[in-house]
Amino acid sequence: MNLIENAKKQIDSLISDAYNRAAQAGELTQGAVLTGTVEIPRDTKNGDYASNHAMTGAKALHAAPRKIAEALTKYMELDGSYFRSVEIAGPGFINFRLGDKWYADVLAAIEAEGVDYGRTDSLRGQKIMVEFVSANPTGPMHMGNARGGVLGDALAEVLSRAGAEVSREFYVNDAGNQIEKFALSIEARYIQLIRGENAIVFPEDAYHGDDIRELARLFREENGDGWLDRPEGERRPAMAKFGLEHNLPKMRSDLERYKIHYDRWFLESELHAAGAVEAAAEELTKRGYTYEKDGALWLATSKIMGEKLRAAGKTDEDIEKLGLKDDVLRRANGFYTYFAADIAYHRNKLETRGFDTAIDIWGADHHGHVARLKAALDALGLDGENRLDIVLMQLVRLMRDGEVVRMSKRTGKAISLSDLLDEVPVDAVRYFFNSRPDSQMDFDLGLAIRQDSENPVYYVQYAHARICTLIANLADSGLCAAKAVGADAAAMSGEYERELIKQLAGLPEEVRLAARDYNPSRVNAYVTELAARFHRFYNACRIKNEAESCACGHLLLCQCVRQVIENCLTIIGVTAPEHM
RNA sequence: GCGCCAGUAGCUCAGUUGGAUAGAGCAACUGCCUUCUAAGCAGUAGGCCAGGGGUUCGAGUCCCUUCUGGCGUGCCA
Repeated sequence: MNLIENAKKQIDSLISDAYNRAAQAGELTQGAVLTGTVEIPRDTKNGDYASNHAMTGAKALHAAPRKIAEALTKYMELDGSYFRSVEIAGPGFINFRLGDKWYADVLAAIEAEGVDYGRTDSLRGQKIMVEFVSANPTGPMHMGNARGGVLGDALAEVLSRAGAEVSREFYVNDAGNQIEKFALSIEARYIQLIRGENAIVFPEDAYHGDDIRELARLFREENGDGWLDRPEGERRPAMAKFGLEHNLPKMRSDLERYKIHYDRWFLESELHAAGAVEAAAEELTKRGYTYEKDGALWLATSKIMGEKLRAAGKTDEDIEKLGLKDDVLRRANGFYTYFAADIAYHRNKLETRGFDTAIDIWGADHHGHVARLKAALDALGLDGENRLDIVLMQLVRLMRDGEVVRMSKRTGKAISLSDLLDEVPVDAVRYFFNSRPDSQMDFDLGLAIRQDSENPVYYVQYAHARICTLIANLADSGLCAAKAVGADAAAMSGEYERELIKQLAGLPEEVRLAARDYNPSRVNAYVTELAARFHRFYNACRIKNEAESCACGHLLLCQCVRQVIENCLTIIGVTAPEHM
């Protein structure tokens, strides 16, 4: 149950009822439609909820905001509502104060819903796929993948708790150019292993990482030197296959360690094998969006995007300035591009498998492809504009001793996901990477590895562990929440208690907004604030020394806080420890 | 050149999609454990929200513009 939403809706109807009565009495112009928003003021001095209806309605009613507010409050009937008082403030805000019933209802809802508290149905009926990480299987995953993993996983969780049917997917690029390069790299290292470093020149554009040397070593260990004499056409596919068979399970286990589980690992090669890439290109051709030039098959991206922009009111001159370019779907050598495969893949998501929405988490360096992929899907009649959502993730800029560390598979110098997890606890990493919406982050290695008691994750976990101990201690004294009569009004009327309960009431709303904005970091901010309010309450209030009825009421409150912290940490994928 | 993203405290960043006196963490300083976990709490200090114009009851938030930074603009992925 979303008590914040309920309270806001109630204010809407309190105001509209009051308006009708005031208009009837001739104190306000009749027949106007009062619109406005209800918000929670930053400062509780301005009430628990504030409405700006009197200000936004000033024009329609031809009256001063404060006059409107006076008429509305005069005719407002609070009996039976969640509110105990209403007042006018500032330029015409109408401020409401919550009564006891609302606070009691919040705790009752948490008790009743337990681990499900926080779920809403704002996305009910939506079938959504979140595709994330999808790192190239040609090398170890890096810090960017670490962030994308948390972002995608937490986003999927939040969407699911907002009522959507969610599927998590990893797209494996096990075909195409980079696999050729992968094979070439292993092959070169293999030859060097047997014939010496100087036997061949290692190709400049191949993968230089040590992991490639290791794969070559393993290949030789298992298969001997015999492949040296086999033709390239046999040798390279064998190298690629071998490399993938080593890398993919490693990626899977790294991600498992990171507590990320996929519903499906989708292989790009399957698309090619099934002819889906070719079919997508043919469909685009059939629809008149392709042409051949220089032996290659091109998608008329500029034409598709130009039409869209023109429909959106842009002038030909504006469009000209954009310098739109077309894209190659099938190269002159007959191979399909990554772009073509990506179109086929997203067609598979939206058409074949019927997802309402496909969400991709991409590194911001790929942003140039967003409009093109959407345009291609539009051309296929799949409404890519609205059904494909690309969440661009700013790359993590890795620093070491104040110096920028370039993350690149080619140089092999970057810290990998498994290195990171070896040094920093999973809880800390997951919390850290979900702590900001999407900003360019500087991530200092020294700081990261030092993630100890200064990390905010421990602040939240500590609150949880504190409550667990508290409940156990009080149980020894014969106190338990079950003895609380509803929520004892006296126990809940203090400033600390009310601030705490108001925060507790916010989880369903946070989940809804996190899902709406694709911003799961809201949950971090929310739970950190909840922990802060709990610590404050804990410091101010010694439950052990209180009268039994009050102590039991407070205990009930603590149990609710514990439950909500647990629910939040579950969303983020962090453990909720009972002891620290 | 064009496009996308950003510029808020010494540092890393929030800012509820236009609301009341701009916040948090870190770093600095001052207090609080004979009583349920001090991995905590209370307090002090720190700001021309990059600059300029506009929109309105009201702008960190929306529009225009200038400056600065990151990224992109491949028959790579």
